[in-house]
Amino acid sequence: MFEKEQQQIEDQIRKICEAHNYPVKSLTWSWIPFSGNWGISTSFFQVAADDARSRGQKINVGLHAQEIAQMTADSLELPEGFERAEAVRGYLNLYFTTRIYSQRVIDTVLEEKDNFGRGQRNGERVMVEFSQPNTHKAFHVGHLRNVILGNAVGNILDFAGNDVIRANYLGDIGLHVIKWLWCYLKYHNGEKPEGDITRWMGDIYAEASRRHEEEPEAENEIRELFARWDRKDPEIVELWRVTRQWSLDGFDQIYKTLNVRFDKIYFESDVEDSGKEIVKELIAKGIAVDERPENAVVVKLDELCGTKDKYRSLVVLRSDGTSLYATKDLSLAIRKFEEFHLTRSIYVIDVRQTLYLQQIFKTLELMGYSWAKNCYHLAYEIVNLPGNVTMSSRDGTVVFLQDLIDEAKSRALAIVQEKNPSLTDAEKAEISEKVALGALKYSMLSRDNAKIVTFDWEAALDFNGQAAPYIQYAAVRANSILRKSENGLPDQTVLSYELTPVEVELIDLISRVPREIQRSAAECKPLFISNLAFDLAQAFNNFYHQCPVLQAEPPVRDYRLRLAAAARQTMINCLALLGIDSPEIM
RNA sequence: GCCCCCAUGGCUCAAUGGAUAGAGCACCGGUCUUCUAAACCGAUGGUUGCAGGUUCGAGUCCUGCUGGGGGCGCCA
Repeated sequence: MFEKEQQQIEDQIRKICEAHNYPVKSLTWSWIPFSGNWGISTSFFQVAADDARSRGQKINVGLHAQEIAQMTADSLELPEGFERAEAVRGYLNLYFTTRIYSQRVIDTVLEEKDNFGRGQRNGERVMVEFSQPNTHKAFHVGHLRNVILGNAVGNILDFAGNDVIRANYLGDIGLHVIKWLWCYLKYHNGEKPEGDITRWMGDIYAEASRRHEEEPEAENEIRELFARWDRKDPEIVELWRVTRQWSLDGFDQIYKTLNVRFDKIYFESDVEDSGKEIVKELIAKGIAVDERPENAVVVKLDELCGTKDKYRSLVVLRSDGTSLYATKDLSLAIRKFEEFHLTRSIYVIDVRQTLYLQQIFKTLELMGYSWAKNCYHLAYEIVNLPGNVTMSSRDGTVVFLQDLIDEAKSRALAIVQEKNPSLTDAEKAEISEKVALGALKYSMLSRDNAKIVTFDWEAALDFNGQAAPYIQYAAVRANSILRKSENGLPDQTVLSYELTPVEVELIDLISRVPREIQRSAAECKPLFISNLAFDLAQAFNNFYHQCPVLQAEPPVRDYRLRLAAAARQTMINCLALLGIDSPEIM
């Protein structure tokens, strides 16, 4: 929020240093640690070390950096809004005039409201593909991380200034679907799903897997069904169409519950034929080798790239001519760029597919698509069960998403009941839903993408400590103060008292939000936002505890009311980026 | 065999190459007549897996090692 002033000072520092023959390569700005003092900081160690090297002298870099910092502090002309410059152990700390900047921060938040922290449009069009569930299968907790992460990254990229297209890619064909259809026709023909559709679909899939292994005749029957599918037997195609829709309706229920939406839906069945055409092209161009009928159609990437054991080989078509995941993914990638003229294409897919995606991107590059380098695999680690057991719908080692959500809601409801028994049932239901989903989402987003999540009922349902309910509660407390303010929110006020350290810290944190959003977008890490949201809530709780608002003298009261409103807005904005709703009361 | 990821208090995790490595759980002890105690305060707890290296400066970057997980031609 202080970029202009920062740039102005940076220019000055360069001039001052260069006048003394200290070339400045780059300056990095950071926050001053230790709350109570508010401002920005940079250091001169690099400048000092460079200087020593250029003169071939061995000196104490720390001391020299301090000299330069001191010299800079002495000759710097501070712009308005800065109170003092201080050289400390090689650092140059520039302290804000709290009166001016705290007001700027609070006014900006209250003026921009939901848009506080939003970046300038940068003209980049980014597709984020996420979720990618298979139809005719269950949706379990292992799938949750992908949806929550993809959704948050989509929100954050959009807010940071990109034009975001949220895409979903549904696995609506393949052996798993045929197996499902087989089981349905044989044991459930005519039945229709009720209630939790996805659960119902998943149960039949699990049953199909079990029967496939138990029943000797299953293999042949399934193969026969696959053949009917391949020759587009109208009865089978129709059944596929109808049952697929059930899955889609079920997914819609889930996405609605999670409050996730998509701009574009792709189906595997849509890119199968075009994928086969691309394989022909690959063969014609000499990129893929057709080894049929003995072997498959393969892109020997290491041979083509002159690498060894780096890209390995990518099989793009089965020896019997049927398509593979890769067949379709090549086609899909091209379609995305042609349809939307993307700047970037992000794939939110778990880390186990890293090599595979590198192969896809490399193959596209070999085909001559210059945009291939703008494809990015956003890899995240999977969610395991305790004991490092990976969830598998086949083995039945899954925690159903709906079960988790239901359990979370009922626990949240019990707590609302206890804390706030006078609320109406509708209010309690709304609060427990927001709290429960918030907690689940936050637990997925508050750890690094590269870290494995071990699912544990108690941990997933822990509403205490660093968790969404803590942040939601802080926002609710702010709300509560504002609601009780008789004259509503005061207009712009001038600071007429000495801010306490907790107030300064809170304002400081609020001011960091726009920059953290940019950083979070640049690295596709919602974690930065979830950390900051928690820090904000913690700072707000300190403020709440130490600084009376409604009881304070009018000038203090008015200022604090606006600060509380700004803090509330900022926390709500951060949670919204994570896909988490904030209740009004709880 | 080759490649990728992870390793930080008892547990789960943070930490733009930068100032004294921070939280949360758990445990112990305090705070409600005062804007909602889903909160706050205090105490305990660290040679950042090991060994080198780069750097003025390394939890962070590089190399090697150990331990754990994952991936490597017809699954998705």
